[in-house]
Amino acid sequence: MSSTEFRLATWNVNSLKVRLPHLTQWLQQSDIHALGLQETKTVDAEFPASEISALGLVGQWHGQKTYNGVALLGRSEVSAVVRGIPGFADEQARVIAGTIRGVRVIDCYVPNGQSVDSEKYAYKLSWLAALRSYLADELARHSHVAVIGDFNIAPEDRDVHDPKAWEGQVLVSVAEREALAALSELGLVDVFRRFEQPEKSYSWWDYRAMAFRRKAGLRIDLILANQALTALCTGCIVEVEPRRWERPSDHAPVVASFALPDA
DNA sequence: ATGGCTAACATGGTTAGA
Repeated sequence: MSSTEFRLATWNVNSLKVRLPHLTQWLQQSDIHALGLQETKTVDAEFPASEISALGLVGQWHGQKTYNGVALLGRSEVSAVVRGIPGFADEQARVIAGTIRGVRVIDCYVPNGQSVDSEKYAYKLSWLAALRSYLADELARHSHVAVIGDFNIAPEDRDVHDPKAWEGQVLVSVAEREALAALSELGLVDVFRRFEQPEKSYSWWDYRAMAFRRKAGLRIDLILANQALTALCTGCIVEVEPRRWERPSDHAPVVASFALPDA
């Protein structure tokens, strides 16, 4: 049976308006079929729809003023779009799901949590619990599922440049790692770790203190796939290059490739 | 060393990120 390559990406752009040139340049040099964005930071009425269209992408978005905001884009139709987590009242625009080339893609911007003793951390944990039950439903409904985005959780110590310094902090704390493990228990696989990777592979580096140059980062941007889709995965990498450019996002894009059987 | 930098909103300084 013949197959076609499907390259799926996630990128926290930290303001789509500021990062449109970066997205444009990156898409020109990368062969991307579907893309989830986070932190678009724009209301839907001001989403740069014509610019996105000029890049050969269609899709849907779910934004709000100032903060958060997600978009799900593809070279071919994005259908059956759902915004937010159904049944979970959330003023923050953090999730958009849709079907592209037969793959159900759920694009997430998980709350940061600020610090483990804050209300925002409690919100993060309740948000992750709601996401888990949503994903259980989605996994029951769709044969091929990808959950992508900025998870704001570094799964393991090898995903943290200085695990000792970060121990117990938000993004690595036990409770949120358990919440991420609960997604794995649904059968979702962090496909990045299915392949050999360079040492110190991260997807986010602080703007401050030359963190990028010092390779002082975290891997918090993930592509999770269910078993059926994982079986079709042929690779996953962090595309570090855009983090080197002028005025970059603090996150780099992550790309996974899949050999999808032809219809 | 609890800062360092960036973006939105606003137009000086706060909120938020991670």
